Amino acid sequence: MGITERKERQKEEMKKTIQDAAFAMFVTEGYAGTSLREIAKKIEYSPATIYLYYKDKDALFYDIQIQCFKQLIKSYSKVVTIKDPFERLRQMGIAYMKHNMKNPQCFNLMFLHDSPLEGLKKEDRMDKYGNAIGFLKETVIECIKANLITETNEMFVRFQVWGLTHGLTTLFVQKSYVGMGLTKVEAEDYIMNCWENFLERIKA
Amino acid sequence: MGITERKERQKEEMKKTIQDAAFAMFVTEGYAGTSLREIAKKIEYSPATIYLYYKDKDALFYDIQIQCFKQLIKSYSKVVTIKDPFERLRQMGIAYMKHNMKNPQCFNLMFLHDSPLEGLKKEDRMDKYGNAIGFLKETVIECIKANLITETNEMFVRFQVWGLTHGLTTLFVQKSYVGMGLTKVEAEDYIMNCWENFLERIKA
DNA sequence: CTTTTTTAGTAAACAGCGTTCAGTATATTT
DNA sequence: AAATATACTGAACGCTGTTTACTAAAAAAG
Repeated sequence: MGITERKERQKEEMKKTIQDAAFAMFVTEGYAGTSLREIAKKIEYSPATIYLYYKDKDALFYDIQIQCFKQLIKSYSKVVTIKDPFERLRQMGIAYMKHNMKNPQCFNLMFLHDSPLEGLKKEDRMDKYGNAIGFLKETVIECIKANLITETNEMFVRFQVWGLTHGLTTLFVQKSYVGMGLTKVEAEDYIMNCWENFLERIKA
Repeated sequence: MGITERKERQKEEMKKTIQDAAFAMFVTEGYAGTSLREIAKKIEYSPATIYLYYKDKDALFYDIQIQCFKQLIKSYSKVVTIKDPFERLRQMGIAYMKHNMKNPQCFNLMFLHDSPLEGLKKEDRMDKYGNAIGFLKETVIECIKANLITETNEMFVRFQVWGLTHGLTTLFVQKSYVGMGLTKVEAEDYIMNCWENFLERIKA
């Protein structure tokens, strides 16, 4: 049936239209600063129309969050092919931090927002759309098996890697470096060096 | 004048009443989930009354945030007296993480919320009400001068200390450990060990 | 080709929100 | 006792997310 196919395509397009408008608005204005009425006005539809495609505002926001996660995970894609697990670990950290520092608004949307996240935890989402967590685990295990790092507790390394990269990114995104009297460029430099330094110290 | 004094006292009490109700509500329901009308109902006053004490909702929220910062800084108070700078650094990290893990809602209020923070940055606030940032800086410098740590770049250590402790706390508060198949207690244990391990590695 | 049914979209309303302001009753000062 | 200052409020304004009854158009059926 060609008609039903076309209808489905149109429905997809409409959803995409809403997504694009919502993404732009959420990213620049935040969750609270974005109203469905404004989104509707932007795409020249009635506010009620959005409810034909999304259950409520949170469902729409949730969808945009997933877009952000997908973008982040895409930055990982270049890294997964690296053979040497230690180098792969290094590049994972770089990819994570660089991407988030280049897209601070997305970072805020993904992690710094306390919207009522129905059911799924944020990290589960990240895993669902790219298995990023499992990927980190495997990489760390490979590093340990190949005797590339001194620490042998996998979970332990993972906590440190995740905590440090996420924490450093948070400090950058929240512009904490300003209080330290640093410029944006200097801060980014320090942060990347912190990561390198950490790696040097766990290196076998 | 005894009357004006009493009036001031009453004004303070009223403000305290609003603060207490607001604190309870913000902490449990978050920023968006808290309405001035509900706060007003709770303290049995008209919503308009709140505006006699606070410019707007953000000003009230800002005040509650400061309360949270003060509480956090209070946890530091026991630590400042420690003579050995390295041990002080250790206890600072422990104090920071333990306090925030015990008060996850406050942590969310302080750091995980993107309210329009007028003017002051959050870290400036933390510094304003206890000079916590300057305190960290001094401690690190002391460690370096006394040759207690291997790294000699102060800013560098500060980034790592701050990034790691803040990042680890974030992971805990956002319950990321669940996706790792860990219990709350296990996660807390891992996190504290991460911190100890980090210290061991920078130790001279 | 006409009639019926499904679909996509909307206008209007509801309840709740932050916020403002004219008005009131009480307390203080004159 | 009268005038003034204070503390508070009821009602309104414009905004929000969301629901519902309705409409016009498209598709299916006769």
